[in-house]
Amino acid sequence: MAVKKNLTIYDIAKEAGVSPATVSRVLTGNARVSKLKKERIEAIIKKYDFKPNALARGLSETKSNVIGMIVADIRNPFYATVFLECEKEASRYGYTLMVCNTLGDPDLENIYLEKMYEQRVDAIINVGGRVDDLVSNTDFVDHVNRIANVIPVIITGKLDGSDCYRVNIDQMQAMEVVMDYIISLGHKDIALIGGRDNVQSTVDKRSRYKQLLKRYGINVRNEYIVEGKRYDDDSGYECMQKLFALEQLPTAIIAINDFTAAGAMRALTERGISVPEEISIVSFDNTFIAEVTSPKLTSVSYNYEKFGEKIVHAALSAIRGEDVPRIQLIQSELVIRGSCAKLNKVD
Amino acid sequence: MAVKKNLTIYDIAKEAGVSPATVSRVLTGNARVSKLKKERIEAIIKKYDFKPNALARGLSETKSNVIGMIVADIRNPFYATVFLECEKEASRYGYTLMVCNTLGDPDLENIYLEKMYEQRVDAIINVGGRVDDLVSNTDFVDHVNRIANVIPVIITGKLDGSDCYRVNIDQMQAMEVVMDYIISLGHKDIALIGGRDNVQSTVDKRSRYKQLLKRYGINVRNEYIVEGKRYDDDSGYECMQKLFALEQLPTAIIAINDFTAAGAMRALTERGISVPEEISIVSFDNTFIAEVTSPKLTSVSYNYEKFGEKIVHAALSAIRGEDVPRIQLIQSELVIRGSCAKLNKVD
DNA sequence: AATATCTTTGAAACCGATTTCTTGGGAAAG
DNA sequence: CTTTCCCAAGAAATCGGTTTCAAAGATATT
Repeated sequence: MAVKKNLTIYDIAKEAGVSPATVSRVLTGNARVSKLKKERIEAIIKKYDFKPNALARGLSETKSNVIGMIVADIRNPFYATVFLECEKEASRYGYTLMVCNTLGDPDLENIYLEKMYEQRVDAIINVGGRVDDLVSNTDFVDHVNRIANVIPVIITGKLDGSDCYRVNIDQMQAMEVVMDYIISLGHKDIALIGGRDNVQSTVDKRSRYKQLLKRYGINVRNEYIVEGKRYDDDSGYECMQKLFALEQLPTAIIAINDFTAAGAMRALTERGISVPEEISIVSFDNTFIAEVTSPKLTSVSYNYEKFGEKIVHAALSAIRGEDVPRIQLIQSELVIRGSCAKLNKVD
Repeated sequence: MAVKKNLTIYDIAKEAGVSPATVSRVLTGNARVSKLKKERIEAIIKKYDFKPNALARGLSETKSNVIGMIVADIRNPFYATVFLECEKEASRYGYTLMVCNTLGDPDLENIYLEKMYEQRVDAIINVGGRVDDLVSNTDFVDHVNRIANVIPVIITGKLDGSDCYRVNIDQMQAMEVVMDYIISLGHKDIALIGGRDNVQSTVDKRSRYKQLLKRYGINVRNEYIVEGKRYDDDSGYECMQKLFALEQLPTAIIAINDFTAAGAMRALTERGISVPEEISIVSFDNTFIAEVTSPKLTSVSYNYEKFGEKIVHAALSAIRGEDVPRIQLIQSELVIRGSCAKLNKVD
């Protein structure tokens, strides 16, 4: 009835009058056991609510059924959503997730990598952090590779020279979705705010932004590309101050993520500029922040479900030793809410 | 130099010309080893970047150095913050966290509880979910107790009749902080929106709200207490519609959490009612949602750092078999931002 | 120099599962 | 009725650590 302390297959075996090996066979289903004994053993397992010790099993099978996940900051809804989707998928295959937050500390990233290895996780998923950095740190790459050599490592960034599997958001396509939409609304004066120069995803977005403007025959104005210090709302607010200092305000703003957009909206509200009537805003990530602003934000969704699926499937296939594509891309789509409007001014 | 596959203490021992026992002694530091051998062994460990197999160690020590955490939804910034603070504290003591999301599914809660036990985590932290429910489900309590009997379980809710350790937010005090503030600004017509009837924390807040109104000699108006279906922004929006239907709008609104407040603000913005000039809003949780609205939200902060500390310390003490208080309370303080103003209307 | 005490270290048991190897019994084949 | 084959199930090895126990060596005591 009650879980007793330290019940083992030996106890079960004794009570069933069989050997521990037979109990193990019932547990794993890896070998045939006579119906009679099988039922007797199962009844006893149920009676005591016996659960085999995963440590012992892991030691014996040299496999823990745990996947490690290293994220920059789980409070960031982007990471939280990716994590959740990974968990959903992983649990379908009997895996549990172990999580560590690096909080942007490169040393912690190394330490947690070691820790995951020590825990003998079956795979490591690394989302955000240094794997996103453009400046490829050779030491870090070496360190990751030493581990990727033993345990499959899946990253969502780039990390040149690493032996990791990559599942990446197709930033080019994501930006295209945004630009097509905003331009279809008649906008030509479009700013791109937020993001740092040394982050791969930001650099990709910027380059596609310029490329698409050209394709549409619109002049690229460098003062409309505003760098942000971080990826939070205050950075968005600061970016807007820079735009306010210009002679001509853009009619549409693309924010690097929802946080940045929210900060931008706050700056606009303070100035009495209304969204979307006077200025339109789109952003990336489609986190719940996009639901929480007034008006709600139109934002690019990365299809998190598929993102999580691909990440976990890459991990599982790699664990099984199957061939896994080194790079996979995720396509995005726009979720239209209330922050964009048709341009009706005529200049 | 490189992590080699499946290096064990036996390999280290062989290369150092000692027995595995001696290597183990160096690793654990639990026994004296001569300086000469110690240094030789340490050099070899470093050379190969050897990390002992945590599964084997765990099996041997019957202790995994892993703490399991069950939350309702890690995307909710409240849970994410609690988790992060727990992780910070736990990692100081060499513990790693394993996380599962129940997404409000009671069956999953049971399954994950079992899974954690199977993984032989050293303690389980359960935040949100059924441990917060007022309707005490005897089956669930039994199930939790069966596990709490073997592994310490720490919950942030109530769960009558359970053998768990409780670390709770002092909802009474939290509400008092809010009410004192809002009343000091001159408000008398104060609504309390959001939250469900069967959630402990909500019920506590409501009862304190009424109590405090009486203490200040203000009439309790039942139409100012609006229940929300969920704890999200849309619920906040719906609550506001109910208030709009009343003859007299309140001058201040207390929202059950930041999400609800954000939804309420959206409803107000749509109606052209300005915050805080025409109506003030306060809320609970002080998540980053409070930073992301325009204006930023004044919100009650639960001192998450201390919250995480107390939870983890309770877990660690219980693991060590020390005496742990069955209930501990967390005190809150108000973080004042821009969503409240003095009442200057005279009726 | 002989005895007592303290350190250091290895051998072996143990943690709790899985799995290989082996054997005994029953069914099928000759 | 014997021989062959298959299947169920136990004994024992294994996974990789920690720890107890005992022995050997070094140091201190008389």
